[in-house]
Amino acid sequence: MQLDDRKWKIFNAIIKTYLETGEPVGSRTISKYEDLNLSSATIRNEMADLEEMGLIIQPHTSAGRIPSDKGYRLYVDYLMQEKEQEVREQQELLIQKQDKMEALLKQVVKVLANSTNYATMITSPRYNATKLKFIQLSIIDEEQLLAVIVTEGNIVKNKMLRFRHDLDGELILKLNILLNTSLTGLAIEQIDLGLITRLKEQAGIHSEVISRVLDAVAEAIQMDEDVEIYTSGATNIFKYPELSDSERASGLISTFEEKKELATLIQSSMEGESSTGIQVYIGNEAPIRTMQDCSVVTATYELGEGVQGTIGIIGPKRMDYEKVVDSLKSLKTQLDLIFQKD
Amino acid sequence: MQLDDRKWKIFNAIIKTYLETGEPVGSRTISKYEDLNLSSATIRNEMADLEEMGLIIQPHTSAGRIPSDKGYRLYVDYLMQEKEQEVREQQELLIQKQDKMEALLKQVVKVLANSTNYATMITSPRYNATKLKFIQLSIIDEEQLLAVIVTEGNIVKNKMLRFRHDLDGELILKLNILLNTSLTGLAIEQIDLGLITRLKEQAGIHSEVISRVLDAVAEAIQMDEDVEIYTSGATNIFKYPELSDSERASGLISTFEEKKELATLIQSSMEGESSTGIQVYIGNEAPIRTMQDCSVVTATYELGEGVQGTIGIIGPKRMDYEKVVDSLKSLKTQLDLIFQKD
DNA sequence: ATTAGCACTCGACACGAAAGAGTGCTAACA
DNA sequence: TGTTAGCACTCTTTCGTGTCGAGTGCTAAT
Repeated sequence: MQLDDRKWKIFNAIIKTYLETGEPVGSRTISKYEDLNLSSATIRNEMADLEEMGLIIQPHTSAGRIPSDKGYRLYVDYLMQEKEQEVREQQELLIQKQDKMEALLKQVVKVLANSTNYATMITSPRYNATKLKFIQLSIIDEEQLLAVIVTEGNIVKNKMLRFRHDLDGELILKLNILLNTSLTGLAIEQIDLGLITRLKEQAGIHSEVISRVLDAVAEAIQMDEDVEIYTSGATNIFKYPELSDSERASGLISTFEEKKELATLIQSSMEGESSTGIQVYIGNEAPIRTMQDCSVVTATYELGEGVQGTIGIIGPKRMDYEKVVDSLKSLKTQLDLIFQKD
Repeated sequence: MQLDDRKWKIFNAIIKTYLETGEPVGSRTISKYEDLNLSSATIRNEMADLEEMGLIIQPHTSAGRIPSDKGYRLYVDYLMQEKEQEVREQQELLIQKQDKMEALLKQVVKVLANSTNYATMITSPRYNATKLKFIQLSIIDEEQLLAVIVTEGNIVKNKMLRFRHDLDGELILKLNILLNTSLTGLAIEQIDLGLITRLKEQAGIHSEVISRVLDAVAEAIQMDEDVEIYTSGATNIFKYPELSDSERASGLISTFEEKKELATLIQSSMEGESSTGIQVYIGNEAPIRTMQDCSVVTATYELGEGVQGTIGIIGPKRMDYEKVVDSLKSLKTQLDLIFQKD
């Protein structure tokens, strides 16, 4: 069966109405729509067709219809395609530029949660292929050495190293020079065993320090494997009755609190890159069990080279996709901007 | 009226039973207690007395009794006094030592939430009177200078400074020496205007760098004004029916998510220092509106000199105070230990 | 002082009736 | 042939009712 114009209109009306009310919509409600002048009976016939096509569902006999996951999918796909053509004006956002990326991200996610009334999340950028920019070893006291590691995105990591024997200032100075001349500009994959052996040779008896420092470097860069995830507005889910019964809510919120599972979501959102950089998961499309009653919209923002961080909005299936996609889109460009400037 | 021995026993039995079951306890239940051989009728009479004294409450006629806030308070006060005398053996806890304080705190709060089944929070230590231990300026590229600031607790802060003019390696070396010799060991209050002027004089034309660096120092130390608060186990509140209706739960969880309000709690817990370092807020005693149906137990842990951070457990009024106080106590000593060692 | 007993209250629960919303189907209509 | 009116049917929701059980307060007996 084909989706003719009238069916499409009815389908749209159903979705829109349901997005607003959150309750199954019946044939009479739709029949009151102005632009299609049909009786409820006709609508009923059409609805039966739509249900047969799998676009809408009847939660139980003699209830109205609600969109199925497939229905949402159709709607969203259409929406995205429409947006593609439009030029969107920037939505105003109060992101004051801040040195601390952490604070910035926290603020972003909060603003977003506030303005959309959904739960939101954002990840710090991943610096996978990042190169080393600078290393500095400093003696803190007799036994402790501080290694400061700066990567290409001007991200600074510290690592405190403790040694049993006293540290020699001269030596550290030499090591500093050695490390910086040989490592600067290299990505982590480029620091191979050959290079490490060479370094140790040059360091002589103090090769232990070298190996400890290299461990620290590896750790500092890999640390970004488990990306920081910031969330906000988790309690917004209480605003949607279909999610707020205590079992579901508890599961959702703890997913939010744990954050570990969210990482899988981000993973998959980075893999399946779409042209807009925005992706929508409806119900079971998301790889998280607790979210089967939700929809998730994600966007990836970029910093310098390559894919970087992810923003996500989690809400009920009946979320206002149009608004959410808009918000994410404009936020994405803003973030792209901010990070490029830096 | 006085709390004679029998009344006390009955009162205790009521509390204990209620803590377990979470449901109003009736006279018959208590009458089954072994060590006091009384009929339910007698208990009823005593309960009427206890109610008159404001220690217990009847949620509605012909329901059992539950402890009132005042009742909890009495019980807790007694408990604390008892604990005071006891020597507590350490509870085993898997805190592997970690450089990253942040990770440590996150882990602590998680372990605590898991083992107690309540919502938990912990603040990073405040370094109010912390002294400077080490400063390192490094040139990152033509225009950027990295200032690394280490304070007494081996807390490392980074600050990236951007300058318009090119930076001179020799100069930075000199400044490093100058800053370290003159600032090391000083607390923030000791860096007064006189000292700053002297520094600038010695730096000559490059006094701009000095002042920028000092700003960074001030910022790095003051940053701890708005203390980080880590929370965990917020969803544990769903385990207690009396808190888990969606309105209350929503309020509570959002308090947790926001964290701002929690700061007031910490504030007050730091002010009202008790001899054990552990404080209990019952219902309205806590300065947070959303927590009027909860109890909060806080402990402060110390690092070096003076009050430092706060751990808190938030649960229903019928929380297992005994266990909680024990947990907090042993955790507190462990944290004290860890931070002192460092 | 304690207890047994009794009437009373109140919440929890189950059941059924009624209301309301919405459907599917059929027959009539344009 | 597409549309509509009408009707019987289904299912949820809501409300009232009745019953049960837990628990109390009071009184009288021990």
